[in-house]
Amino acid sequence: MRIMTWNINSLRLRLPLVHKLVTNYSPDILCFQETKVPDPLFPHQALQDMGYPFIAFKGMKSYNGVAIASRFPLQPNDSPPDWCMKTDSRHLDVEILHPTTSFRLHNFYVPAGGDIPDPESNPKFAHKLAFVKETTEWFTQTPSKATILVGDLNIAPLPEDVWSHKQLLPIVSHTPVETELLTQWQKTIFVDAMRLITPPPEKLFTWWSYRNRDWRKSNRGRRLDHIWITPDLTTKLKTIEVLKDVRDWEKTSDHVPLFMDITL
DNA sequence: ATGGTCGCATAGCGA
Repeated sequence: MRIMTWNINSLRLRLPLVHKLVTNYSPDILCFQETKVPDPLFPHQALQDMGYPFIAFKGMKSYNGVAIASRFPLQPNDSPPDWCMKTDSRHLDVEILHPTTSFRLHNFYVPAGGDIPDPESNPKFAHKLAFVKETTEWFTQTPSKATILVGDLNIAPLPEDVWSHKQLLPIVSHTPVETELLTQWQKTIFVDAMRLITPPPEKLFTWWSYRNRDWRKSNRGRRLDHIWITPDLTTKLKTIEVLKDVRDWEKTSDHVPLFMDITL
């Protein structure tokens, strides 16, 4: 079972890149963030034609948006939480119905939080902190077995998850209040699957800003995208790959896709 | 210290 996650920064614009990913890597399940497409305009047929008949999506005009495209049937949570009461298309919660081993899959797009790391003066940062507190509370009350969480969590928790721990400490995505909250969320029922495969001190990035002349040369990356699994799945975890080369594809996202292989 | 680049509601916002 290969599960891929990608902050695609417009699904419709990058459908050709999805096709290339499918051809090259053949994921069983694709999880997208920042689809930026309202539900009536969702490219359902294109994903079906690529071999994904089972699709869950939640979008809005211009911003946010999440989707899951699967080769296996899926069953969405029929009463998903409305995080921060904003109804802003940041989360999908589905059961993947696999012939031998079903599991629960969460796809998250956490608020980026704006530029100023102060909840008093920056409502976007306040929203980000409130969002992560709510998800933490919610996961303390959910079953702790056979669950996978992926997505753009917009926080790089470890010193080795950013190009310069010291320089990014006051930067939104790596401030102590954020990294502490993300750790608390993770500890509810999950372990960090990426760091089981690639432990520190090896650096691991999934995002490089559009604003660098040469992203590879400057390498000012951050690990904003994550794959978490419940402990019962760790023995089934085979590999995780961060598809760094996709950052060089034509008209690509500033995030790269990553996938996990698990034996079910 | 500043500005740098994307995508979508094609203007200014959010990232």
